[in-house]
Amino acid sequence: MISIEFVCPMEETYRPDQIEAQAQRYWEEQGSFRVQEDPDREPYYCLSMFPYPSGKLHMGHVRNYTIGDVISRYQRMKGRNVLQPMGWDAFGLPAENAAMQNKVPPAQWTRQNIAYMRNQLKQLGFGYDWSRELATCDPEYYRWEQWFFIRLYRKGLVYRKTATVNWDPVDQTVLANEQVVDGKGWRSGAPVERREIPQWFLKITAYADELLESLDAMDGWPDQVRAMQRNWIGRSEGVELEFPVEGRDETLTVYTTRPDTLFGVSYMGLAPEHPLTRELAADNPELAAFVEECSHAGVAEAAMATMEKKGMDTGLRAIHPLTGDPVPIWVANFVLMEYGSGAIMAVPGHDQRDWEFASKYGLPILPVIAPGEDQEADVAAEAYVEKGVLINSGEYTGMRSEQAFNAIADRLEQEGRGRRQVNYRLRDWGVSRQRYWGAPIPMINCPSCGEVPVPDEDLPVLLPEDVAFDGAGSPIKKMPEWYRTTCPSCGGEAERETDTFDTFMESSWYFSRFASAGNDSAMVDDRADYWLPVNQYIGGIEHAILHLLYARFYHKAMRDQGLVSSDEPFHNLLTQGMVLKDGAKMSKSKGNTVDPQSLVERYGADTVRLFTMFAAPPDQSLEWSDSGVEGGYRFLKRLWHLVRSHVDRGPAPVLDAGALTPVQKEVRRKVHETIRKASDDVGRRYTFNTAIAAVMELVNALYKADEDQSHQGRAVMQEGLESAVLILAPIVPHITHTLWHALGHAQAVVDAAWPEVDEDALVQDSLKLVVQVNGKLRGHIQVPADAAKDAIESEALAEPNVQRFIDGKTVRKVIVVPGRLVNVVAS
RNA sequence: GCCGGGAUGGCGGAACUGGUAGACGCGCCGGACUCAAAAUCCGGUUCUGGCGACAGAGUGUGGGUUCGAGUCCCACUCCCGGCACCA
Repeated sequence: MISIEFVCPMEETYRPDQIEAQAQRYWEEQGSFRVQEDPDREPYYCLSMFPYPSGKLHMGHVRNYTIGDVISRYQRMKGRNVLQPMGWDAFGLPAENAAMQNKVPPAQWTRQNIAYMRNQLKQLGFGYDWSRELATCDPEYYRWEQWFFIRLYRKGLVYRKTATVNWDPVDQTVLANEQVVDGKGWRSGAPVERREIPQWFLKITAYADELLESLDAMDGWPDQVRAMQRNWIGRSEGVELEFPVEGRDETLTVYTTRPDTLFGVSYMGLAPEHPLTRELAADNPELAAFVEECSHAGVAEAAMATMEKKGMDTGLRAIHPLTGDPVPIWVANFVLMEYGSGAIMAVPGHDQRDWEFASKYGLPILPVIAPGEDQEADVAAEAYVEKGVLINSGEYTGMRSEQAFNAIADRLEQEGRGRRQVNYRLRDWGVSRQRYWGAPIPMINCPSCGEVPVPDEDLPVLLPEDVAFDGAGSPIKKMPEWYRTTCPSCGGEAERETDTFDTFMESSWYFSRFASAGNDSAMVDDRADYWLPVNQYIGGIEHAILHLLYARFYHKAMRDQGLVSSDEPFHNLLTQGMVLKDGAKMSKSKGNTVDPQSLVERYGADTVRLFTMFAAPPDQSLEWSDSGVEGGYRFLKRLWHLVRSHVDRGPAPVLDAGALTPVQKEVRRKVHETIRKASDDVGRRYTFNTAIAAVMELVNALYKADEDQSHQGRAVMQEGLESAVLILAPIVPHITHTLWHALGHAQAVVDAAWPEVDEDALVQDSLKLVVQVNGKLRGHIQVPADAAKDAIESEALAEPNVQRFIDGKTVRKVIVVPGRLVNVVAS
C-alpha cells in the first residue's frame, strides 16, 4: 500500500553539493548515529579497522569505510541497534619521519592529521557515533593499556629476554624492517648489523592451543584467513632429543617432527648466535669472521629464507643417540636462534633445505625412507620428503614412518635421551620498540630490586609531547628529567623503561574501548558485553595474520582478567582487497594515487561510494577507473530524473496487484526479483556490485515502462522507485535521503525499513528452457511452469534446430534439469 | 624460500550448489535531438565465417572426470598479499 504523506518538490538537476550537505546536517542535528545500549533491542556492532592518521584519506580507506557504512545502514534498516564507531591508530613510525622532515613534533602532526581526516570522513557521509571517538595517543586511552600490561606481568604473561634487532651503526639507532633496504639503513646507507638487546615479551604462546582450536568454530571468518593463522601458529608433534658432543660435557638439544628419519642424520646445524658457536669462535678467527658475516643479514624471515645457504664446519662432532656414530657439527646461517633451541639435526635425504646444504658442502646424503616396500629411494636429484617405509635404519628397517615415529620416540623416552613434544612455529610477541612515538612501557629498572612495575596510582606514564625530534634515537632516551625516578619498591634511585609499546598493542583492544567509551575509572565496563563480540569486522587482507592474531590473543587475555566475557572479539570478518590503479597498488612512490577529496568535490560522496561498491566485490582487488566513476555519476543523474518526472505528475494512485496488465505484471515482477536479489546480495553475500547491477537493470526497465501513464502503471512505477531508493539507501545515503522525501515520505530514509519481497509478484505461468544436444546449446522452448517431465522432453525433441542435430542419430538419454534446461544425448 | 590468494571480451566485472559464458558498467560504433557541440535518449558490440537463419572457436597453459566443466581433480606458468619492528 502506498500512502502519500506529503509531496516534496525536487530541483530539476541533481546537485550533490547541496543535497549532501543537507542530509549530513540532518543526521548531525538528529543525532542519527549516536547509539545507546538498549537490552530490548538486538545490538549490531559493525567495525571498520581504524586508520593510521597519515595525513589524508586514501582510496583504501574510502573503500573500507564505505563497506562498513553500507553494512551498518543495512542492519539499521533491518531493525538492529547499530554501533559503528571510529577512531585513530595514532602512534607509529610515520609521525617520527614527518617530524624529522617538517620539524613538527609527532603529537602535533598527528593531531592535525586527525582533524583533517575526521572532516573528510564526515563529508563522505559515514554514519559514525562520533561521541565514542578515540585516539590511541591520548593518555586516557594508553593508560589502560599500561594498566593491563601490569596485570599481565603479575600473571606471569610478561617476561624479558634478549632479541635481535636491525642496528644502524651510523645513525646509532634501531631500524624497522621497512627501514632496511638491501641490507642497508635507509637514511645512512650503512650496512645494517644484527644486535641483541633485552626486550619485553607477551606470552602469546601460552594461548597457542586455544588460538588454534577456536579457529575451527569461527565460520564467520574466511577460510583463507583461518588457514593463514593455522599455518602461522604451526602446531607440530615431534620429538625433542639430545645429541652428546664428542669430548665435551655438553649436549645439543634438537627438535624434529621426523624421528623416523633419525638414521639419515649426516650433520648438525648450529645458529651463528648459538652459545657453542660463540665459544668456538672466540679462538677460531675463521669461524668468528663467518659469524660476523652472518650478523649483517637482516632479521626478516623473508631475507633469511632467500639468502644463500652458507655454513662452516666447527670440527666438533656429535654422537648419534641411536647408532653412536660421530656426526659433524656445522654452523649454518639459516638456523634461527630464536626458533626452537638454535640447533638442528640435518637429514639431507628427506629435507630439501638440508639436501641443498649437503650438496653444496659435499656432506653425505643417506636415504632412509623409501616410498613403499621393495621400492628404491632416489635422493640423487632432490630430497624425498614424503613418509614411507624405513630402510638402512637398523632394527627399524621395514617399519612404516608412523610406526617408526612411535618406536623411536618410545626408545628415546625410555633411555631418557628424548621426549615427545608439541611445538609451535608461533613465537612470543615482542612488544618493545626503541622509538619515541608510542605508549611508554610502564616499568622501572631499579639497581637493587630489578624490574618493578609502575604502581597503578602513578598511571598513566605520560609520554612528553613537546620534544625536538632529530631522528638519531628516541628523545625520551635523552631526557634524564623524564627517565630518572625513584623505585616504587625500595625508594632508591631508578630509571624508567624508555622503550615504547609496539603499536599492535593499541589496535588489539580499541574495539572494546569503543564499547565502553569515556569511562575514566576502568579499562572497559558492562557495556562491552552488550556490544561484543563485534558482529562484523572489516579491513585489509594484509592484516590477516598479525593484527588479527594479536587482537584475538589480547581479547582472551582480557577475558581471563574478567574484563569481557566473549572468547573471540570478531564474529564475522570481511577482508577487503586492495585498490589498484593501472594494475598496481596505489602509492606515492609510483605516482598512481587518486585523491578521494577532489573526487568528492567534483561528483559528490555518493558517486565515490557508488563506484567503489560497484567496481568489484569487497574481497577482490579493485581497479580504479575515472570513466567508471563518471558512469556512476551518470546512473545517479538518471535515477534523479526518473524520480523527478514521476513525482512531477503528482501523487501516484494506490496499487491494486489484481488489476495489472500483463506488461505491468512483468514490471512488477522485475521490482520484486530485484528486491529478492539485492536482499541476498547485501544481507548475505556482501556482493554489493551485483546488488547495484540489479538496481541498474530495474531502473532501465522502469525507464522503458515510463510511457505507461495509466493509474496502475504509475502505481507500479511508485513501488519500483521506492524499492530502488530503499535498496540504494545504504550505498548512496544522500541522494536517497532527498528522493525518499520526494516520493512522498515524511520519515527520513535513514530510519526506513528494508523492502520486503511480495512472493505473489514473482509467480510466472510459463518458463523458457534451454535445450542442448550433447551439451551444446541448440534452442529454447517455452513451457508451462507446471509442465510434466514427459511433456518437456517431447517439446524439446520437437524443437526444429534440435531435430536438425539429432537427425540420423539415436537419442540415448534426455536429461531434464527442472526450471533450467534439457540436454538430449544422441549418437 | 615458505604460507595464502588470483587469472573470464578492448577494460572493471557477472555466472551463488557442475547446467544458456560475458549480467551490469566503462569504452567503442551507429542513430535521435541540435545551426553545431556538449549533455541526454535509443540501438549494437567475445572472436572467426555468413546478407541472414545459423555454424565453428572460446574462461592463463597442458592433461583428466562428466550427458554437461569458468566452476571438480592432476601437473604447470605468471601476478598479488603476508613473513613477526610499515600499519
